[in-house]
Amino acid sequence: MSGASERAYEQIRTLLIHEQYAPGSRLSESELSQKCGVSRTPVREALRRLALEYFVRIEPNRGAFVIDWSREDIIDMFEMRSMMEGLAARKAAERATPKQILGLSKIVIDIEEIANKAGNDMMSSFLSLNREFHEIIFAASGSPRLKETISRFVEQAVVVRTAAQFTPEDVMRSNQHHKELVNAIKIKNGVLAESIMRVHILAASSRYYDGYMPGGLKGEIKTG
Amino acid sequence: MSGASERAYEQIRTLLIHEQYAPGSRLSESELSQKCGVSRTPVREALRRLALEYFVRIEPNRGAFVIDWSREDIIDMFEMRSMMEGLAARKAAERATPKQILGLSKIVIDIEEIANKAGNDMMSSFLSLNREFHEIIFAASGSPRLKETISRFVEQAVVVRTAAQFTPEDVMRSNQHHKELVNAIKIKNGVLAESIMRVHILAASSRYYDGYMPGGLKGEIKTG
DNA sequence: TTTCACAAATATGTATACAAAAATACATTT
DNA sequence: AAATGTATTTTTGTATACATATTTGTGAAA
Repeated sequence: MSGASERAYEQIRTLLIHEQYAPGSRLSESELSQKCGVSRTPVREALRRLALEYFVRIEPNRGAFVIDWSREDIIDMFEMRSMMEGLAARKAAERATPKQILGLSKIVIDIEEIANKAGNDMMSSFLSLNREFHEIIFAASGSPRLKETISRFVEQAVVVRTAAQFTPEDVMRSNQHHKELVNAIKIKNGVLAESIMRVHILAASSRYYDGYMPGGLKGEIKTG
Repeated sequence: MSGASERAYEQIRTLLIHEQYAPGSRLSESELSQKCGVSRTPVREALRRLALEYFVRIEPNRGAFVIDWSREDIIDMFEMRSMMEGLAARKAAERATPKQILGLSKIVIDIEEIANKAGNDMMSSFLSLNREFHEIIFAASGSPRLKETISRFVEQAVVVRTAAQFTPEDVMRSNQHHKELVNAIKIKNGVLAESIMRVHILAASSRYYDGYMPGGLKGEIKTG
């Protein structure tokens, strides 16, 4: 896959995830095309795609701007994600194969092991395993369309950064959810699996508000 | 909004909703650009957008094809929609203003009236009012992002055609759900509102399978 | 007749040129 | 000095030209 459009998309997306541009700042097509080494055409294509994935916002005749997420936007995003992944978990509980359940169990054990030796790359290992865990759930749900749709939420800039904020305790709590989830799937209790997944996602989101939001819990928090 | 790209998008989308092209058939860029009276560039832009909205499927270096929905795809779509609109209903129950509740009540009465005199344009009136009803729920949920995301499901070709299949009895049953929903919102019972909305959407979906699917219930139905 | 190879034709992907709109700079007026 | 109108510049939107990949058609060989 060496298409200019695909490369431009990947590059710009990486820049946005790594916060190379301030929220609200303008993204010039010609500047990006220079930076990506392609013409404006594939850059425009990439920007439109990123707009539909909530990375940028496009104003007619004015161009693309880096999306700035309000607190409400972030909460909505996680709530939606919890509903969708909850659905995936329910379906997974109804359909998962023994092999898939074994795979999930193995990841739980792997995370348990790396969680103790809090090394330097413990976090990247966790992120990788965590991703793999959720991927298996999606696959087990047996709905390609569902998996595709959820991906658009999961791959969000705000979401991607969340897990990186986890403390060792967060990792352990997260893996506890994983363990409960595997059990629910094992006994084919769909409703239980759905509930656990919802808790799992929403707990991660609350961690996000505490640890990441500009200003954290220092101010501007509306109670209501 | 007289942009060539926007016009191309609207035109192609209309063609797809009205089934002017067979599922799986190829959509030639040059042919569409001729039909829309614009160059290939805005047509390409429109096709990419329609791809992210599940109207077409784009294969690299091969172009755009009309999406063909499998039975499973359609079920997934409605399930996802029921989750998202359920979430919107729950939030609406927590936040709806008296004015919004009044608006919902009024629509229920309006639908009740038109449902009896089963005239020629009864259906189009119902579709319009039904849409308005759901729009108020989205607005009452207070989440622009949620509304925007749900729209991408609701505006689907398969979904758009569903309500048009309703019999007078379906309209009555649908409005009964509406009535229960308004009550749940009135008493601020979010969980109840969510449950009713889920039933509401899924009932509509089952109507779809019966009445619309190519072949209907005549064959190929897997019991699983 | 079928199958494979290869060339012509056609379609998509990308770059560039041009048109139109918006942003900026500057002069004029109050 | 502030505000407003205008000209210039810059940026986005669209059309066209070119490059590349795919499809199709033809013909020779099995």
